[in-house]
Amino acid sequence: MTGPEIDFSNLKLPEPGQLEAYFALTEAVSLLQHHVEQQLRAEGGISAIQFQLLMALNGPVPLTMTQLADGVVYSRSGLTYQAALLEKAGLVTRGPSPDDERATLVAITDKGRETVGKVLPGHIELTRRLLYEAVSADDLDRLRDIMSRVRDHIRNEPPRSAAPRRRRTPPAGA
Amino acid sequence: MTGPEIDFSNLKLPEPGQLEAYFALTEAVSLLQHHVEQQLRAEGGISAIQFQLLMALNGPVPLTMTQLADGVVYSRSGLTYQAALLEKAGLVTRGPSPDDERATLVAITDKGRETVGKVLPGHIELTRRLLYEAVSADDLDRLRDIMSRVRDHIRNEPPRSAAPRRRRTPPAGA
DNA sequence: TATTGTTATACTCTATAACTATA
DNA sequence: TATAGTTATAGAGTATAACAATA
Repeated sequence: MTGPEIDFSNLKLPEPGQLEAYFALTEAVSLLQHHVEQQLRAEGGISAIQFQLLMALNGPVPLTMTQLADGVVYSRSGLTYQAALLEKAGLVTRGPSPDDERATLVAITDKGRETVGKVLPGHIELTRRLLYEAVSADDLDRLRDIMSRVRDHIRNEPPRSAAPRRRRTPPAGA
Repeated sequence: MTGPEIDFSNLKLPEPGQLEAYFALTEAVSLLQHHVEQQLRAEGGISAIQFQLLMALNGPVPLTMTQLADGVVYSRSGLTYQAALLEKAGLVTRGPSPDDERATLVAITDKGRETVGKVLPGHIELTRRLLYEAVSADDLDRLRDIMSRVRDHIRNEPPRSAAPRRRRTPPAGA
């Protein structure tokens, strides 16, 4: 579907199969996320990101904001925003850390665990129906290997210019 | 990392490998999309969605709004919003269709094609660096097959209750 | 009556920069 | 000086419902 009007002769184009893989990948995940959003919103009144945060907090120990941000693509202010929402909803509490006076400790509440418990079965059911059902066990193994490698590869990618910072801070310059 | 506090004994949990596949998949794509957003914004001043729309319009024939919406997860008002932005930026034009007086024909402009031409090489380079570089040709074939199947599977999923509508209309009922 | 598309409106999310406070 | 986190603010995106016009 690329128009004939542009000259790409200098560009080493990817194989059609490569492009297809890329498009299928992004569209499938986009569709999946869309369904997941709706399920979480309908059954627990939370967004996918809030669900991720609650899952991260669902262990026995509270986390600092920085620990919580790990693996989440946000700006720090974005995390503060979400944490404030979760706190207002009574799903987490925030308090000072005894170890480091700068840090904020975020802890999940009983109501937060309740919400996770309320939402998780449907979430698992949904992913089973949308994802697992469509692929064989063998494919799923392969998919896990491939995408884990891609994930790690991208994580190690330097931010285009400067030295890689500790976490995922906004790239600023672009 | 699941807390011991919740009783999931009634829930048939997915294998750990399945969960890993799901998490790796969503996180890798999320990281990929984040990089893509920045590249498109930096080099062409457009969002990923606007890029998708321009690519869809990059062929020889204009498309109606409905045709353009195909494969895009939006509400119709969301597409109207994006089309208005693209028009204001001079990248597309909108006009009435001679065939169907209700329809709006959207056509890409020279400036729009220019923008695609300006942005596409970097886009391809980026996906090569982030995605193709991390996987073998064989893996990429497999990935394409798997994700195409998943995409089609999800597309055919009925919206949870009512009969499947023509396109992706907001689910209303939840 | 169904379909195409727009508008109005409200809400959610994200990002930037400036700021406070502690290490 | 660097790190942890918040706040203010502005902008982008999304969804809903009501609407007008054509099929």
